[in-house]
Amino acid sequence: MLKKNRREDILKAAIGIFSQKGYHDTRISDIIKPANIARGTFYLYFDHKRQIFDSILNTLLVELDQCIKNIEVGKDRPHPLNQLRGNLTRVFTLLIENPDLGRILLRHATGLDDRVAYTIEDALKLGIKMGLIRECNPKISSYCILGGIKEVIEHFSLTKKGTAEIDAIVEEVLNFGIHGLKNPALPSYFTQKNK
Amino acid sequence: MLKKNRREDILKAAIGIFSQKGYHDTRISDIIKPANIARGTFYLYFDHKRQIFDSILNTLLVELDQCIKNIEVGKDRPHPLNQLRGNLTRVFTLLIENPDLGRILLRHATGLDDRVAYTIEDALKLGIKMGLIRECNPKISSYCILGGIKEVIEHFSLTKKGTAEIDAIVEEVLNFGIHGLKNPALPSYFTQKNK
Amino acid sequence: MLKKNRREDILKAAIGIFSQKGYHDTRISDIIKPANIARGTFYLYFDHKRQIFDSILNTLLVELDQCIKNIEVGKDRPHPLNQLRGNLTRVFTLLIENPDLGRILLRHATGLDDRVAYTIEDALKLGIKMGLIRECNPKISSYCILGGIKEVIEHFSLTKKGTAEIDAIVEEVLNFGIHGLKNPALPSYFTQKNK
Amino acid sequence: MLKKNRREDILKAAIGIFSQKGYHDTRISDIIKPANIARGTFYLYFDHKRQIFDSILNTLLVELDQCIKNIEVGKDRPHPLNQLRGNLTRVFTLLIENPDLGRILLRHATGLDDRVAYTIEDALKLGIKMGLIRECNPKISSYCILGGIKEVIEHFSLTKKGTAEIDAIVEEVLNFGIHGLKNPALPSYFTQKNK
DNA sequence: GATGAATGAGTCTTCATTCAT
DNA sequence: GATGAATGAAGACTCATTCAT
Repeated sequence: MLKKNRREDILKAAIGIFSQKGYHDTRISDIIKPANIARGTFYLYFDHKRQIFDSILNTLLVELDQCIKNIEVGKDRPHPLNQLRGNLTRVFTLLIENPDLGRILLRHATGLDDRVAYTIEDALKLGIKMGLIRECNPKISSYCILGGIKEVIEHFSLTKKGTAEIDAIVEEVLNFGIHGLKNPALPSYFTQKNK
Repeated sequence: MLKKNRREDILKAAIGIFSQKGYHDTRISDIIKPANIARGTFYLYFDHKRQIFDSILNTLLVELDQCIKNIEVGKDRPHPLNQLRGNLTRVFTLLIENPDLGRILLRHATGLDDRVAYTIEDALKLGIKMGLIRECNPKISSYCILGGIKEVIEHFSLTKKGTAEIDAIVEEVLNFGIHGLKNPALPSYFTQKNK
Repeated sequence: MLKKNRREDILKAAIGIFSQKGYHDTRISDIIKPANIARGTFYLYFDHKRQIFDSILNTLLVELDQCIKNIEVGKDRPHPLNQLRGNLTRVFTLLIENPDLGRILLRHATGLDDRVAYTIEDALKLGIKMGLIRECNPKISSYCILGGIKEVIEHFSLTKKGTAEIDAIVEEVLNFGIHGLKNPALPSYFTQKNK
Repeated sequence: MLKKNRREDILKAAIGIFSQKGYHDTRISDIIKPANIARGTFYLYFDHKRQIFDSILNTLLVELDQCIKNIEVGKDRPHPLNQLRGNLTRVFTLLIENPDLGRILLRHATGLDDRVAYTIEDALKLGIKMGLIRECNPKISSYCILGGIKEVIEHFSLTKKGTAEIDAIVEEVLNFGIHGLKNPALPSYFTQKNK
């Protein structure tokens, strides 16, 4: 009907299939059938099978980018933890509410990992300098954080979640990253390495 | 010796290729060439392309299983933390020293995740009951742990590591999981949620 | 004026493309773009891709026909050689000055050859009967003549030529057909077949 | 049966089809059907549709080359005319006896023309210097010769010819090239240009 | 057991032609 | 008449798997 709609229809169909079957097992036929278009029409809007996939990925990355705001420190700014909480909530909401997108992003966005990890690492370094974060290896820690978040999304995006649930998940993840799992009532374990 | 070797040769070649190219982009030709066998010979040892891949995965899972020992609590047992440390070290060593295996495992072992996460979850529940671990959501936390470990392996298996390095990585990951990132000198942040 | 122009525009564009790319490598898109028309418009003026090509060929054949005048013998007629010279000059001029047309004609006008050769053959027979032409096999000779002319046009239509140049080429071709290449100072070679 | 045979079978089938339908209208199916092979088998022997075609063309050019021997002048050498006659006879025999090859060569060997014409031109220049050939424009004349030969082959390769017939054709072509068509009893026409 | 030539189902992509607006 | 989005038949090429030797 509307011109823009055709492209959107195809994209919508493609996202669904790609997220279920992955890139390789998705056939052009799998896309055009639910999109209700002819084979040739597909190639009117996309040059390659690869191109539509990359196009989807790109859109995702842009949306993801919009979820993440730089954490700024200042007296008129919310507490860094709350800024972080906001970022996490937005990302989780995007990916858990659009599980297809989430799966595609998590499984195929090679190269994205390192970029994100690097950003986290920088934040950690700043946190250490500011005394908010304990002395740690920021590189290794950044991969721990990123991995944890990815895994939680991967798992929890399988079933739809409401806002409250997402908030609870975010809170738990935050808590994990900040306090770890040790019972705070106990003394540090770490004198016992060689026993 | 001879018979067994053929199968091993093929497996070895396949592991290398699968880990580099992934399942889909690996051709039978890619496997038989470095394995120095004829095309038909491949099918004497494996029924399908899929089967050799699953076979590799299975071997990996067995090896992985052997790395992980149930954590037992008792006065004649090492501190649970040290048992955990041992498990982690063995897993990291296996996967970082065999990066090909590691990559295959991490990228393709769908379904493994949930199983492992479930094991972790159980351990967490026990830890909570024993007072070693703070009150937390054990399911979410287990995914945080698992994801963190996976991401660290994925990243650090790209370059060979020595024992000392592996130990350091393990220590950092442990520390992250146990203490989190908060500077212990600070009071808990978590009163400030709504600011 | 307008209506006719559309068709002419398309034809002009098509001639250029066909002569450069040949029939098979020419796409409808290649034609409609320089013709500044929509895809559907093309099919208002031509039924098929093949039809526009044939149409071009037909126009060419008509033009070619107009170049060639029957050679008439009579005391009030120019010498047959000059009539022939006139024909050749007109044909060469047409095709060398319109290299696109020339190329299309030479490469694709299957079936034209035999018709033209037949005309030449008839002329040769007449010439023999009149004593102007030596006893020869008129069929074979007609193909020699036709082929020579075609090859010369094919080659020399690659670069624009002026009237003087065309005249010179015509003269040389005529000379070749009439006198052959033998140095007239020599006796006939043809006693030496078996040496 | 024999290993070499498969490739030959495919080539033979391809030559037949290509010569009838030309490159573009020949489908892989057209080739594999008479060759009695499966679709995939074709690609075992040739990389592309284009490659088998080029391969055929190349073989042709080699065979053609073997037909043509440099004309050498010397008292212990046959008369140049007879050497020329030999070349022509061999070329005509090859192409007329293998009409499929002939058609492919004539229609598709772009670039061959100019090379051959150049060889002829050189021979003509030598002949002029030696006084065997009259003063003429050797470039234009070479195209006349080449074109004549091509056209005769094109036409006469449509029907099988015996040795005697080929000899007769060669003789007529030679005669045409050497003596032209003028009745030798007449004086030169070429004083009458402007009448 | 070993071989590797042969198979053919399956996939992407192209492009002449149509047709609703 | 004009448009250009839509169509789908058709073709080149791939590659896991088979099988005769």
